Amino acid sequence: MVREDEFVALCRSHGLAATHQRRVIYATVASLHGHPSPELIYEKVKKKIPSISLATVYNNVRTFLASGMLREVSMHHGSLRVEPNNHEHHHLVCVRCRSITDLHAKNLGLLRLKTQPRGFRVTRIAVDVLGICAACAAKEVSK
Amino acid sequence: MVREDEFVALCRSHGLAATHQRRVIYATVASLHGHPSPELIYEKVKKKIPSISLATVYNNVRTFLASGMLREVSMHHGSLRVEPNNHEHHHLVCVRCRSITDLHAKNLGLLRLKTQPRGFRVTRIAVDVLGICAACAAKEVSK
DNA sequence: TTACATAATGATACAAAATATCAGATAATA
DNA sequence: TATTATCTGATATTTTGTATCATTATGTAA
Repeated sequence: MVREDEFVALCRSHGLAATHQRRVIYATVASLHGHPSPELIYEKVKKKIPSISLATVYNNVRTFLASGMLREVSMHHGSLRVEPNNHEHHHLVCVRCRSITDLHAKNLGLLRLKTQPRGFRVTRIAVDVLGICAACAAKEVSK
Repeated sequence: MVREDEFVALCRSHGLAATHQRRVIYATVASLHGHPSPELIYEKVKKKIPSISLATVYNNVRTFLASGMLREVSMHHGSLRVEPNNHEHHHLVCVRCRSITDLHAKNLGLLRLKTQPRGFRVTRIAVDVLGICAACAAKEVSK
């Protein structure tokens, strides 16, 4: 379990109120050692706080993502996005507006696994270069 | 526009019936030169085939993904997945069951951009190693 | 080319995932 | 402690995606 005083300091440093719900949600994600969805987090947290609302879990997961206390496993574009299966390339993804731009594979240094993961047959390596796009950077300056 | 005979051959090689709807959907994705969602594809296709159903677009996008004629921009886990923002690591993602496993960063060769993308402030590089996990490979053999 | 079996389409209902709203409760701070 | 700002939880709504199934179109073989 996350220590009370540590959690208060963590929230403080991110400008967040240190509520009981937040502590339990955060501790639950930490304890799961996996890649839980908000629904799963909700199920687990409900055992500690039966009255908690799914909306609160969603709110706080979003808050934690925004503050960097949690991060997304892979960038989630809201809805499915597809592309022609043509040339090998990767993507620049803006963490603010979620816009996606192609990045030619040759712009990335040699990409290979040092050791093959046991029992996993690799078919492709997809790289997301995350950051802030020019448009979002411009908005930030103007604030 | 994708040529009729080419498209027929492409479908044939994937064991798919070459319907008019499929041709228009496929051509639309190719013409967009981006990373469209099924909703956007639907909007565009509807201009050519006003009677088309959203379900048909979804069906065929899924069919094209399964056959490899299209691919997903980034693996989509159905719902948002989060993790503690702790140590640097990447992910093994099974393209069949969508399970996610951590992959220590040191198992991946040096990862860097040869040229910084103009106007894009990079904050992190996330790598998804895509493939078939052991459980799914086992299922496949037993078929 | 026609006939037939198979597969795809489109309308619709449904389910899942996520967001918005807002009154009341709780936490931060002075 | 009192006051203000923020958060919570209930609920409604939106968005995204899937299931069902009668009708229609496609592929194949005679």
